[in-house]
Amino acid sequence: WKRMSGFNVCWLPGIDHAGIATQMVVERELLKTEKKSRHDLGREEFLRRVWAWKEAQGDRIAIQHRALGASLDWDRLRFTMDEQSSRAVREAFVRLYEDGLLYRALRLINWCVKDGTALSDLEVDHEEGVKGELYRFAYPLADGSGEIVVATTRPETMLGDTAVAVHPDDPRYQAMIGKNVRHPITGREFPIIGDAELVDPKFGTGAVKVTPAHSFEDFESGKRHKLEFINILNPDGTLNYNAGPFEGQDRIKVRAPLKEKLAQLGLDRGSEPHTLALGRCQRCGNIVEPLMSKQWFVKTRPLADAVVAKVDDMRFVPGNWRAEFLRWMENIHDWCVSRQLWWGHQIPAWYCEYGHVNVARVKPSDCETCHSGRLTQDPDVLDTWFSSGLWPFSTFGWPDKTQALQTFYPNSVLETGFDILFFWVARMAMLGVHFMGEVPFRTVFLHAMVRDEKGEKMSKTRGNVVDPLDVTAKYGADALRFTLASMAGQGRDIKLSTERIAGYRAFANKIWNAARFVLMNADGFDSRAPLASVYDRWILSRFHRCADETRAALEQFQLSDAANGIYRFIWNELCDWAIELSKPALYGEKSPAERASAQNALLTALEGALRLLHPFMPFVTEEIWQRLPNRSGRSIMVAPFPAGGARDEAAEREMDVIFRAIDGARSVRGEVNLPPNQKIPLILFARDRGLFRRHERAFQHLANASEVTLRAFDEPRPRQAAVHVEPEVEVHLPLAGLIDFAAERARVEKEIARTESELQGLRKRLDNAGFVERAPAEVVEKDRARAEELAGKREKLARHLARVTSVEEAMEDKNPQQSQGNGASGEQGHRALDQLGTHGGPASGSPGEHARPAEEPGAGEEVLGGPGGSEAPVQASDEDEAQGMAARAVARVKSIARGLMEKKPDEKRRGPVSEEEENEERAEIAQADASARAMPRRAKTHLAKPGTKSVRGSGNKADKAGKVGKGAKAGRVAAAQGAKKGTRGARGKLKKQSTRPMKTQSRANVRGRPGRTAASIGRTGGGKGGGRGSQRGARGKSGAKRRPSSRKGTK
RNA sequence: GCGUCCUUAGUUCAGCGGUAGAACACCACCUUGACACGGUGGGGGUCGCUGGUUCGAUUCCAGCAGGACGCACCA
Repeated sequence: WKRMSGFNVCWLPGIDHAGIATQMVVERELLKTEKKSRHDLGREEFLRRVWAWKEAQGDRIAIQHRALGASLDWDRLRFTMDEQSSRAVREAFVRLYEDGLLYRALRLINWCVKDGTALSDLEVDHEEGVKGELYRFAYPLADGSGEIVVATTRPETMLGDTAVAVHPDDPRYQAMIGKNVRHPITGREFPIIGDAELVDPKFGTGAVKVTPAHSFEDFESGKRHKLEFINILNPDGTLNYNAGPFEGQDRIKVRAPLKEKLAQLGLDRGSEPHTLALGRCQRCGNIVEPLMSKQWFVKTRPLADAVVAKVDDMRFVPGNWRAEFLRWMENIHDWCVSRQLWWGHQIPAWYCEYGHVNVARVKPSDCETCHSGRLTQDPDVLDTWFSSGLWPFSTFGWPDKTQALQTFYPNSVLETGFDILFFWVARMAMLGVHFMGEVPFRTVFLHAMVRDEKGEKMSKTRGNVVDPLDVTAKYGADALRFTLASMAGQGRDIKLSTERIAGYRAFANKIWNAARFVLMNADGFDSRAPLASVYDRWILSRFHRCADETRAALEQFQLSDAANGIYRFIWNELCDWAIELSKPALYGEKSPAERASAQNALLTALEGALRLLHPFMPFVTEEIWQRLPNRSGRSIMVAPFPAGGARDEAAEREMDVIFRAIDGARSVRGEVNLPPNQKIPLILFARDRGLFRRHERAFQHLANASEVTLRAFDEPRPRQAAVHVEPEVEVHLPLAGLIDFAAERARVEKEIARTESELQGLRKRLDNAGFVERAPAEVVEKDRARAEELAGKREKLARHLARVTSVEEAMEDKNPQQSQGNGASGEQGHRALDQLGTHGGPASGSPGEHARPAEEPGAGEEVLGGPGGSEAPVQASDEDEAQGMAARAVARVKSIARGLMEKKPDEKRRGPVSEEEENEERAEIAQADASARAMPRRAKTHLAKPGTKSVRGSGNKADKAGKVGKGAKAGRVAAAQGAKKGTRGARGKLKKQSTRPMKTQSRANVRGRPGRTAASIGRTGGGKGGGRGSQRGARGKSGAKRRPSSRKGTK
């Protein structure tokens, strides 16, 4: 994205040597295959093996990156153990030493008995809630005057105890402070001390055994009280000679015999269950032991302070990590950097036989203190994170002042997982500020943790890592990348689900097919063709909007917003609407100018969308882009990132109206159980007929209308119809004989209920004086407008319901004929409709009215009734309508009665039930009438013609509707909501095919047109590669996956 | 112990003061001349619980419950 935006971008590939992890893996392998330990091989040979392993793995990592389409500067590939990095490590080590920030000391450190190395605090994981026991035993006082009972979770450490501590103010023990106890096993004597810091008198017995050499707390106490430090452990976790009779036993296994011994001595004082936190080695999971050991430490306080002072130079994304980062920096401990491993940077310190320390960049010829020539290098290596901490500048040539270093330090963005915020980010920050004087990066972007499908953390040592090569082979790199991007907005975890990846593979496929379509219809494309259609202006406006939103999202690192926005644009706007709307023009049904315009718009939108999408889906986008006649440049990788552009608000508003109307028509169709392929006529009662006239073809095409008839908004409605109501238009599907009236009634009732409940809510709010007074005026206004709109809608629906109900009833009346008619043909149905004509009045409309294409110009469509309408239908008004409804209600009651009388005896038995139903329906009609009555004001504002007298309408609520006229439309249209959701149907059944390569499936799907997929796109693209080249293209994303392996061959 | 975050449709998650959205999954219909890895339509949520602030709370505050994570030397 940044490169496309014109920046000088360097993304540098690199691999760290992962000290412990790597050594462990190789050792494990060695043990498995050769039954040897690293000591059997010796340091040199072992390192040779590790290097060999690294070469293989390093290649693999590079292959994975390439397969994922990471656009890295491979010439700059770095490894933390390469010479350049090693030189930087030695330089940094020496400088820190010279600056007094690096020292060697005997201190208590975390020791992994299995890996045989020291660990930093960060490499110890604390397992909480471990069930253990709190064991009590007594130390006899040396003077024989009694005993003191201590409690411990680690009885074995008593062998290294050098004091018993109590709280100085504890009355139970105050008198004992200063006395000595005798160790029951080793016989040593040591004091009872008062230590307020160490002891909580409420815990345990209030007396603590102090083991300064094996507990961090006790270590501090030991220093305070100048206690003896007795180390009882060997590096492998067994007890040493200080353990006396227990020497040689494992420190955990020794607990039982030790406790038995204490019991024998009569010192056991029982135990109780206790939960504790256990420190475990992050790598091997073994229990970590605090151990006295001589190690190298980085003095972190000054480094951390310097970072804290410059923390504002760094932007954390998400922002809450800043606080976490600062907290850690402020509570930092010195960093133990030496590791008793072989794989890593050997510490550049040399010791003479007298133990003098020589820290140097290269091996000194003799000791600088005593000039002894017998120098041996420290066998230990440095923590992996030491070299990684130098990464932002060591990779650009530091300590040399290179051009690259000048150009790229500080880095713009560090992107990594939050799990290594302290391990890596904090260390880079400290070392960066120290050595370069500036924070190493402006932005720290911490993404969510990618976990496996079960939510487990992927880890090299645990072996549950999902190999991107497997995923890309199955779904394509584009799908994987897009999945990760689309999920990157989430909190902390991404559970990488293959279903999701499969979904985005479908997206790539969708783009491919959309491109095929556009290119198939691109002949004669002219980029200068003026935009001749609102559809074309609309899609380009939407594209500009999408481009702006994408850029904005990327600026904020909202990758998911960016990805999802592009997804919506391409699928729901470009494919679902723009392409569909363009078809008539592209197929030559319209003028050549409109065809050229459509081509231009679609190609422009597609080409731009590809550039937007390219950072997310590099492979498909490039593949398609190369075939576009309107691309400019050699590769989409360096094509400019779309800059947005002018919005065409008028086009967007217009299309919003059209979309809602078409959606409405489709929705009604669906709910009234019309099969999708059943063409039906549409009648639009539009406020602005000119507007809808321009889109007749779209209604035919997208709502599968056989014809579209436009009527004025105030004309009477047909009685037999299904209806969708929008503020700007009522969409009628006049369908005698086709329509499922019961379904329509149910649908309308539901719709009314929905409208009603929302309206009630609004009314309640608007009736609340507090709301009207206190809420912002615009909110109140918005609600009023909405309420009016809803009221209007409810009114229209209610009338419609009344019509439907009366038609149902009429059909009941004519049941015999009607059923015959239905059976025969749709023609009968039409006749029935014509006979019924407009509500209330005599039959109107000529036969075949709806069969006539709606091409009548001008006033033609205003005449609904035509010759058959006895009364001028133009003047039909609400009053007519209301009267009609009332009349129908009466008629209905009569018909019910008649129906009951005509029913056969056995049907009569169900009499009460149907009567109930009828009552219900009667109530509905009454309600509908009431609604109609309540609303006339509104309608009149728009519709009443001079001379029409208002009969009713002074009804209570109606008065409120005074302002109707203004409010109604303003709000609706403004909300230029994107195209509707676009739910797609069942494709889940295809899952079992998903492992098949896409190519095969494409072929299969084309059915009898082999090669078509490939050929069409290849041909139009102007390339001659109709053959192999285009087949490759047809493979789309799966083509991408093969590249790495072929590159592997060349490597 | 201290601290952070999460709890919204079957699932994964957006939204974050004006009575809820997406993707996937699900149901129905549809092989129409880009795409069945497709199209159209549909169902599905008392936004963890309890209080408070507010004209109004899924959204802000407090408490509780459940979950995740980070830090920490509690015997």
